[in-house]
Amino acid sequence: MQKLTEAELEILQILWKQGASTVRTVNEALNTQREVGYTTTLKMMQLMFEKGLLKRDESQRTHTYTANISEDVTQKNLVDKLMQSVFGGSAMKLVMQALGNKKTSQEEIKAIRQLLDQIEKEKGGNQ
Amino acid sequence: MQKLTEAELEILQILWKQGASTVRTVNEALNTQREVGYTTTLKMMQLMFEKGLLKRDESQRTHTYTANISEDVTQKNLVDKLMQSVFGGSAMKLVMQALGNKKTSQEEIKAIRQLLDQIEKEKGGNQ
DNA sequence: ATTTTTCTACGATAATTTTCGTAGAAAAAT
DNA sequence: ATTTTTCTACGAAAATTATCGTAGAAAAAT
Repeated sequence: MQKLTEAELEILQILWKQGASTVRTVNEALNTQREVGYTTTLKMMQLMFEKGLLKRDESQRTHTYTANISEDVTQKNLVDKLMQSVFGGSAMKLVMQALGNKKTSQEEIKAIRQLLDQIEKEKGGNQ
Repeated sequence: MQKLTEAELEILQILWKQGASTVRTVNEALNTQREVGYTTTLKMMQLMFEKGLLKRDESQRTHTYTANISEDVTQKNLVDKLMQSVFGGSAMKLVMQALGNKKTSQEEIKAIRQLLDQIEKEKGGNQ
């Protein structure tokens, strides 16, 4: 998997959330976070299209873009990368940091417990 | 907290592991991963010193550097940043991705369970 | 005593990423 | 029918990161 820049990730995020979007709407979404010129967003999305990160529908004059990589897979890659580079590959250390000082709700904790159950059940807790 | 570049993180990692080090040893450690010229590493470390990321002992001709930010805090910041930017602030989603397809050992799972117990006990599972 | 190696400092270049201005066509508004 | 707005394409500039060459001093080796 190619490595994503920060700006690319921002745009992907918007597309994952909004689904198929024009440059205009993506740019507007971006501008709720920070100020970006329209052609900047346009150029970014064109580059991302060329890189294969986005799909593009050119049937209309106003093109429509969609993410061409899945949110799930990307999330997983980013987590894995962080786990590797910062936590020496240990999922536990990462999880403990994530939960450590964080406001995690009762329900979230419950969900994580269930996930742990499931992992143990399915895999018998391999190494 | 200032944002770290990839190269900066690599160097910090080495310093956290090795403790106080010279440019030479850091460069050697780097070169086990990829090829980097000595003066490249030197320059990087000088810049990091100026940014306040590293401490420097100049009492000897061969300077000695140490990380000036803690591993823990940095890890936490990186996790939080990923959690914010990629998981909409949800620790659970991040954790689930981290554990999801990962080979997590019996012991690690146990440790995480204990952590969950502790969180619930201490905070009463706040939100 | 000389030569060779090792070190820092400095400046500059290279590579990557982000930003935007301009041009020209199409569509919309007047 | 003109003017104004809205698009894309393109190229280039700006900003950020990473890389390295060279010089000169200090230390080590010969």
